[in-house]
Amino acid sequence: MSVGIARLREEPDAIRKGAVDKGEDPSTVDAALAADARRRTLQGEGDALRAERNTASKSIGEAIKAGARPEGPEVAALRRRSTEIGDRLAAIDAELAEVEATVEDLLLRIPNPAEDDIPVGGEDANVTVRTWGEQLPHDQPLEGEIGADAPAGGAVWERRPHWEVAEKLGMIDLARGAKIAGSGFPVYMGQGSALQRALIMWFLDVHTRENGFTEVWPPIVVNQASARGTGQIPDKEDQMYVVTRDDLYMVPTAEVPVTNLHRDEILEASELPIRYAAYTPCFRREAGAAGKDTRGILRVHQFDKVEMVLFERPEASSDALEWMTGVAEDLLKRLGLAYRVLLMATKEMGFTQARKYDLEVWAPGVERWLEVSSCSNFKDFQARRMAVRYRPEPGAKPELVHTLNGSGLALARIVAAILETYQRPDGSVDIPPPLRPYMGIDWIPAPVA
RNA sequence: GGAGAGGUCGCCUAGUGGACUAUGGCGCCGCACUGGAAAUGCGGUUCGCGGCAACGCGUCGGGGGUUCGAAUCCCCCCCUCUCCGCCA
Repeated sequence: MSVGIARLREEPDAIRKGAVDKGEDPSTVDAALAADARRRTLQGEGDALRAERNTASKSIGEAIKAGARPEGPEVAALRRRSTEIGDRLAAIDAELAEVEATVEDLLLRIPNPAEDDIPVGGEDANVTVRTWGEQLPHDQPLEGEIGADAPAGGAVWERRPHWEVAEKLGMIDLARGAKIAGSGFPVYMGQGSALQRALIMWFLDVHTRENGFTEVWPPIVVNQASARGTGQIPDKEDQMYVVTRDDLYMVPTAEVPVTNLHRDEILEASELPIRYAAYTPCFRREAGAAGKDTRGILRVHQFDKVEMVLFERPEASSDALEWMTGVAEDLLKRLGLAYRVLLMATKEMGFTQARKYDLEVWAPGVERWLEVSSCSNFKDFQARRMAVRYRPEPGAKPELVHTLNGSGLALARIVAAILETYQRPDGSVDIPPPLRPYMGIDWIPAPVA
């Protein structure tokens, strides 16, 4: 269902290695193969019995039509034969259903193997592909600092973390967010809210006007089939908020509803590539991360994100990933935020991806790199789960498409990076140039008090 | 939430228990005709699973059931449309 039983049969070693490299249990591969072999045997037996029963049933119809009495002994004998086949069939079908469920369940738990050139290992194995921009220092002398009103005289200016900047300017209220929803649900107010809105609009405008994306405004809850399609179930089920009463899941990213747009569809080659850009709030329980990044808005349960989703022909997906990563990088350049691009190692890249780049911006206030985008190629992995196919040529057999997605970009951490990068010694904050038309102001003045 | 009408292989459509491959049309693919095209004619055209193959099996919104046999009869669910109620 995910890796594909055909590939599993052809190259079990590669799939096993892929699982090991990602830190998953490779024994599912052998279990799946064994169950699949049993499945095929049972299907063969079942099909043969069904074929027998079909001919038997037909002969009943023909006998009656030829003049035999429907209640006569001749027809009764034929009926007994057919019933007997049906009984045997029921036993086989019962086992078959069980085995099929086993195969499907096992296949859903086999991860997508990383591409061959992906470094094997954990965080230490990630490769920094490139960096851009000046990595601002946390402390710097006030001389030569931006702003004519900067006080002179050897003093050192210390960049403040974003939560301090935002709180002083009335942009973010974490305490009240905790009161009305819980910890990790920030409230954006005043220019904080306006900044969110400006970022969302600018991102979407760049994608639709410059990069050929179609804008999508999807539901922010999805059903089980959709959550399974993109691989959130069963792999990341405990990270999602669930609306149990209606059996719905709050989306952890727009990837889920948008990629599922074409679930169970056969696309024409002429429609590809399909490029969608969608803004949604994103909901994540962050189970297992309690106590991590508790200050500020670096790790929250609800944040906002514009997501890019691509449907590509298989031969085009590798180039498309590089292109899409470039689109996200361009946004960071125009925002004037220093960043680096990481090629993620096998254990860092998650269950469904074949290749993943993370974009991290430098936040001089907290002196950390913050992940603001993740651009991935899933190849045919999600497409198989969702049955998204295309016809390479008119009239040709359908083949699986390749799907990709990337953040463009995730807001909460971008806001943090902007506040820490663009703050000035007097407590005011400059607005990055691309956002000024959307905000209607060039900078946010320091608080009067 | 209540009442009713529907859901057939890309689109439209026939089909109320057994007929060979589930009709027919449009579209699409191939061939013929043509200098090339249009028009026309002939053939093909759901999707999936198993099989080296011949071929077999499944698939009529989804899931159960009745029957020797279900697109067709029964039950549950989903979706669409109409009306009523409620409502941003």
